[in-house]
Amino acid sequence: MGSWRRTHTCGELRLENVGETVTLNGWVQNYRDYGGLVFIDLRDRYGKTQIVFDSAIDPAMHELARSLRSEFVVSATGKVKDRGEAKNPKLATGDIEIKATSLTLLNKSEPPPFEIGTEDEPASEEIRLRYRFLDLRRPKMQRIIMLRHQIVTAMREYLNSQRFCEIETPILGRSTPEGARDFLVPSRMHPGSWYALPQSPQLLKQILMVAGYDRYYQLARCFRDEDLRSNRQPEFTQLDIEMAFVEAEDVMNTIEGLTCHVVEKVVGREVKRPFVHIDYDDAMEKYAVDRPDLRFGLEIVDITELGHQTEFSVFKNAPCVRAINAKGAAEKFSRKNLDDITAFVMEQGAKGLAWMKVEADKLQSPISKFFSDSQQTTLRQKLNAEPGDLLFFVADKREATHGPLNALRNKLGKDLELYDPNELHFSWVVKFPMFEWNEEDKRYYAAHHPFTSPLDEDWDLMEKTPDKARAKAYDLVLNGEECGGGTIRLHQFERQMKIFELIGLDKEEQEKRFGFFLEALKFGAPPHGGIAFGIDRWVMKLAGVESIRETMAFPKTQRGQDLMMGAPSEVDTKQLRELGFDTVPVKKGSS
RNA sequence: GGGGAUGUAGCUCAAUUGGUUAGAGCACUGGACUGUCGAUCCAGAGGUUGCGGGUUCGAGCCCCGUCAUCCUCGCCA
Repeated sequence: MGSWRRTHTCGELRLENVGETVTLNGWVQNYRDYGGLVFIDLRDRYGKTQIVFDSAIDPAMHELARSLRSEFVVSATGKVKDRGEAKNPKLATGDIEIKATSLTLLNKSEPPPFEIGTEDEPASEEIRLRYRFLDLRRPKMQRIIMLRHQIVTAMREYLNSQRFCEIETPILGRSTPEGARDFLVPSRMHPGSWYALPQSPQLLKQILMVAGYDRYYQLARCFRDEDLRSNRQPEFTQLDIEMAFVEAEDVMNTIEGLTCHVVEKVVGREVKRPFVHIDYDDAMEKYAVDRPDLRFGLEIVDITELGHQTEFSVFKNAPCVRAINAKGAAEKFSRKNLDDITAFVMEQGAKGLAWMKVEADKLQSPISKFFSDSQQTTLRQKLNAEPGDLLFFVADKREATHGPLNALRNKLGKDLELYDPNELHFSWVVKFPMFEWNEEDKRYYAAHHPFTSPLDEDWDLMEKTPDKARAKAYDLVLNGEECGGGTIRLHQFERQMKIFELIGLDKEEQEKRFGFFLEALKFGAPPHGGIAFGIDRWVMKLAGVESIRETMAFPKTQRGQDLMMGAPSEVDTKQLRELGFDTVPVKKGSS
């Protein structure tokens, strides 16, 4: 007795507890001072409970209660009471209240810069990030952070049940250029040498396969020193998975099982299996993107040939003309809407946007006069156009049409409400190209990474037309966003060397960068492959938030700063000297 | 590196074509009140309009620069 320590949380007391003497701890969410009577809403992670302080019971306690303010930390003891007529249906604990007999002030609080209890965003993101300890105290943020916890818990549950084992790999590793920019850490003991933070544990997990840990996973922190976006942070978390003695379908099956388990466990919804498979080439052709949102149709149709026959010089001269038929949308777009959407598509890099409203007897458009009657008929057939439809056209080099068309298609899908925003549509995009030609460097680059195996039947293409070769690669796509990607790896030394050659990595470079890895391949590397998921993006989707920063406890701003702790920061000269630095890099603009 | 949006009280926002003493809600301080639950009522305090420069009789508003936050292109094998 006399302890301030809680007997219950602020979310659990119900009518059946009436009569019990309990102690609650928590933060003061709100106070209503009635003079002789004070009401407090006490909040913790689990909920809110109303506590009443009556001057008739203990004047000293009541006086103390009157001094409580937002976010004071208190312990209150009293009897659970039925609220009778005064129930609050908005509160899970609203049928009861605590009639306090004692109150302990555990800590005071300065008035918070924003309200903790509201569901709406209470302040600008800048203020929220600076006072992240308060922001994270908000029920809304606590729900997301807990959801994240449940997601990783469910992932571990499933993988553990499938004989996977969790193995940690180092944060301090070595730089292997190519790919994203590395974060570097200077070595004190080896002045002039640097560790690199991992962009992913790729090579180490492959080495774990060589070592015989045939089913590995890790919630791996990854680092990439590139510019930030609403879905990109310089450090993020991947669920990293690798399996030995498998082909692509084994990995995909496992991941489908994992995905279903997580979604069912966390949001209580069933996901249809098997997931749709779509070839990379088809995805690019029909949706102009390698991660199409398949919740809706709006397939893209290539009308280059027809375009060349018309008198419309833009179409006539463009290497590629592609169209989208927005079914039944003609009436929904005014001239002003069409101007807006044109501007939108041009922001995405299009040179322009042509449109036609389909009517029974004609195609209403500034450009239909350039189409002969028979061309118009062909166009209607190709696009399956019916009266009331709205056709959009983008003309450019084929690669240049992808971005604008994808953006247009996604915008139309959203604006025309062609899908249920709550649907979770998972699909696999497979058969990615092995290589991409880089015109600047006059060489091929690995499209995924250089440890990827080509399709068995495509080895023959490797010498003459490597750009036609396809990879044993698979991306997991959820509602138009890539949420995981993986490949079957090259496990034979000779074949790995072959691929390195093709991307122009000479023996010396191979040895220098990947010597340790090539060495491992010589000692009985089993066939293996794996996948990695962006955990943060999963949380975004399952929590329904638009920013990756909402899914992390302590995210960085777009300029890579932590506004709470003030990172990055300058350091003592002494620290720098120990690391072998004589001078400090000069701040931009201060020379 | 490029393009765009925003920056006014602790917080969220307002302030006519450039015009006199920059307002409101919430929060805060003091007071009243024994059944509220976004309590209510009375009174009060609170501002380097991000920062620096310029134009002007006069700048929160116009111009130049700069900083910060966000969105986006490049970038992210």
